[in-house]
Amino acid sequence: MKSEPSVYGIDHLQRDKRTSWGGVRNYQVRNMFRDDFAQGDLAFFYHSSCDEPGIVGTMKIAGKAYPDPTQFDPESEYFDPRSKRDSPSWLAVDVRFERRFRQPLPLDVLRSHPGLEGLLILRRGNRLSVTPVTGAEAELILSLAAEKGVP
DNA sequence: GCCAACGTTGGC
DNA sequence: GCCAACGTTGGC
Repeated sequence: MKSEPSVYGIDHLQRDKRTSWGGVRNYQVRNMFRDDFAQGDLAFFYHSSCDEPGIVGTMKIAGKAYPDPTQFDPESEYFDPRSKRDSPSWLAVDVRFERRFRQPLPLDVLRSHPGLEGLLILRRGNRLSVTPVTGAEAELILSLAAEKGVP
């Protein structure tokens, strides 16, 4: 799951412990939230549009997806006037901070590591702020982080 | 339903 | 700041 650290990074999540991952206005991601996300799932926190893009830590999905409240809030930048209360267009999920990698895994490391070439987030022109990771890829990423000194 | 124009994203 | 790539929009 990616976010710009200048807007909301892993520092914020570490402070908040738990947050609502909302404001996503993409139907593919909405469907992933709805169909694929379950309580207890592991997620990686990816920093984008910053000095060092890459995976910076892990989170746990804290529960089922629910209607994203920001779509109904006229004050929110994510307000969607077309969305109806009785059939919300957009979903959010709650995530809980798990841990921060002592050393972030930068984009170029991810790109060049055998076994991770299938990661959707590495695809050129990828439009999704949330992308799936296979079990094997997750194990690899965790072991790479461990090599870098994370307990 | 097609598709060109447009806006956004994100790495560089 | 550039630009490739993509999703969305709206006219037809």
